[in-house]
Amino acid sequence: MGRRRTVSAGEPLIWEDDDSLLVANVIEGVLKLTTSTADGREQIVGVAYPSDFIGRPFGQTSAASVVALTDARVCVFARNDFDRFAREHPELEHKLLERTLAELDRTRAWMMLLGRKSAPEKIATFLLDMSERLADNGCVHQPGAQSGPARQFTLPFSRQQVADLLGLTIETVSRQFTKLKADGVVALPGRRDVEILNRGALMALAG
Amino acid sequence: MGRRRTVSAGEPLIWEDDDSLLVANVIEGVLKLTTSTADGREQIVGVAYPSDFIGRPFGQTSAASVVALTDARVCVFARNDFDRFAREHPELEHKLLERTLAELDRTRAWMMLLGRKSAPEKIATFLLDMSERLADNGCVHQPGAQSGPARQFTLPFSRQQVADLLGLTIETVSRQFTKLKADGVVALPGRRDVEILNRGALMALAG
DNA sequence: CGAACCCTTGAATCCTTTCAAATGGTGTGG
DNA sequence: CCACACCATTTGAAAGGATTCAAGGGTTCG
Repeated sequence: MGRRRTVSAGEPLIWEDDDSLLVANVIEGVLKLTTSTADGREQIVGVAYPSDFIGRPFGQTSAASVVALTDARVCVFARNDFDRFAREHPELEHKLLERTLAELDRTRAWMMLLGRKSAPEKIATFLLDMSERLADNGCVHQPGAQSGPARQFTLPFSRQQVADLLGLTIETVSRQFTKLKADGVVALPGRRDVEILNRGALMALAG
Repeated sequence: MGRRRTVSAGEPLIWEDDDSLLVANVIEGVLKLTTSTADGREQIVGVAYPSDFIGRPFGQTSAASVVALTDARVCVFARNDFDRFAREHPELEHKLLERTLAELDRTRAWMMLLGRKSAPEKIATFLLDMSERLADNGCVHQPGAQSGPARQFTLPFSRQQVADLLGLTIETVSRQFTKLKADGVVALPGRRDVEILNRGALMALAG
């Protein structure tokens, strides 16, 4: 019933305010969910990792655009078909409900960050969050036994995308990264590579 | 199975990070969902109106506190009982799923506001949002036939709560209200009363 | 090798916050 | 019924943090 599809980095899968025609499961890769204002400001409102569900079932339009951050593979379904199928399979709806509730919790925690945290706090919170999210998905560069938070990882985001996630400008993000490096809290081996040198300091900064 | 309960204005119903012991339906009144930082900053992450569902089913802890903004009546259920009951009634789970998806959409739209909008834009967006939300709930002071957005209404929030909703300080909120009044966009008959004089201007300001 | 792009850095500006004080409305008690 | 105290809100001035505008590296890819 579902159709496999690849989406290359930067390519859109769903457009904001479009008719909600399809839903999908992420098999591999990372995608961003965004909303935009008329004048082009963008806010990333969610990030989808492997096994995450994307799209808007039971609704006419989707409230966010979905764009691949990395090359990705997804399993897409026509929304109509999915809706019908879901209503006939309570187990599936229950799974979806649990996921949606968890996503809502995450989203609300992010609202705290957007509304009340300073730039340094946002960056620190972001790095700790990535360190945990990426550890669960084999995106980590450090093949370790247990899957605690990753000490070293590669961000699936450009600086601009980090800014769009945190509600900052690219310049502020860059400056905060530079400061954390200068203070010896993190190392930045590559543009998108992060190594946490002092997790305690980062947690203290996260507010 | 559910027990009716009244919650007076300012009284908490659920504590952040507490074990999720109960869920509830709002019968009457308005409640806020909040998260806080260790140092006391607060962010309102949701507002529950009559017929809204609150609490965290299928989870061990609730991510937000719930506090009544006005005197309220709710119908509470033990989470355990509710979880069991829901799993046996797919129709209920479906309803809950639809509501949760809608709430997630609203929450994501609010992230745009928190992350990317200026203070004037936040206030304008807020007033338009209230004008629509309150119209649906008989909270309106203007007994009209059709239920379009309300022209006049009473906020269920203090200035500080508006600030906590928009990610601003109370002083900034006050100044923006004053400016809107001075510009003739709104009238402020009472502390919590708003009358929209120029909806078009408000929409232009909302960004 | 050059061009394009992304990221970093610098300086000035602006918006929001912070700190402080005044105002106004409310409720109480004399 | 009026005086007073209390609390929310408003207003002012100063400070600060993030943005804006501008320029300068550094990578990557044709």
